[in-house]
Amino acid sequence: MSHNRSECAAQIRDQGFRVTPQRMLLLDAVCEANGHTTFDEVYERVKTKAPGINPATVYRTLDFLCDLRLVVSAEIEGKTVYEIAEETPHHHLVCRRCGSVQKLTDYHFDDLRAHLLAEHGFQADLDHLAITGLCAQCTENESHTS
Amino acid sequence: MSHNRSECAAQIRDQGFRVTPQRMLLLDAVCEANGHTTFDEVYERVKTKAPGINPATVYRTLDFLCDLRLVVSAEIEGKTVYEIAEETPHHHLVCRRCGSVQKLTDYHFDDLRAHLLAEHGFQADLDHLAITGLCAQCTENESHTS
DNA sequence: TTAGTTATTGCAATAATTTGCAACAGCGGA
DNA sequence: TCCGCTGTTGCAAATTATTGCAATAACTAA
Repeated sequence: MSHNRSECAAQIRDQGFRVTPQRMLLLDAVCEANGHTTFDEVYERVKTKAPGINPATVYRTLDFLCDLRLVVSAEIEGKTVYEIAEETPHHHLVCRRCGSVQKLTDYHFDDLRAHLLAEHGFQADLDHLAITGLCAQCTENESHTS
Repeated sequence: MSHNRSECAAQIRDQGFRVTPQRMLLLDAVCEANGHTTFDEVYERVKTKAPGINPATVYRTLDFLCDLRLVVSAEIEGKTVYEIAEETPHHHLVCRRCGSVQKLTDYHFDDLRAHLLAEHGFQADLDHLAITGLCAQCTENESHTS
């Protein structure tokens, strides 16, 4: 949930891009959300510090930060959510009935990653998946009603 | 890659929804694409048979068919792609460098599904994931240039 | 087969996102 | 420290996606 400003700045610069106030502000804004956040939330938050910022810049900068993998995104219920990239990757279980989101830091994805590499030569990113399904609660309720 | 029109119609009706020409046409259009297809492609294709169809209807109907799981969707390179749902689920390996998409019908996801159910009580859908990463070819090239 | 009920469609208005371009501003070199 | 090159931003226009609502038509029951 946290980021090191100068570390991020270095990463941006090292890849030949420029460190701008907008980019730093957006990193902060995504970080402060402390978890999944949407475009609207980020835009609102960043406007409190830089009222003149243009939404187009926010769109472009979020994309940019995702490309550099300083921020990760996922599609949840048709909405794009953003989050600061952490060292320890994690995934999310999204219930398609109640919409609850459960964080998952399991090691089981390592097996999958290893398999994809061994049998397909594919270096899977596998660092921020959103898996939909039915949560325990809703599975429970389902079995009562049918 | 194929669908049974009356089977689909039955599924729609059984769930209390109505079978309309638009819905059938869209199923056909997605099906004829024979693999991943985008909104634009679907819209163009369906217009040849029903020139008057409204794009809003296409948006809404694609959503509807996804909700019923007659069609599956995934986000690939920021674009939503659609595909007819098949009996045997499959996944895709999307290379973030060259954009190649590789179909994957492996059994390895069964392990993951079983684990999520056993340890988290979560019934994962896991039927049409798009996993990004570096394909074998691009990994190869990468190691030369660096 | 027909009539009633209500889900679905088409349309138009609105909202969200992307794009082109000129002005601006990082950052490397002098 | 200052200058110049070129990546970025802000703005406005264009494009794409969503929504509300009245008209339409699928399905149920008589």
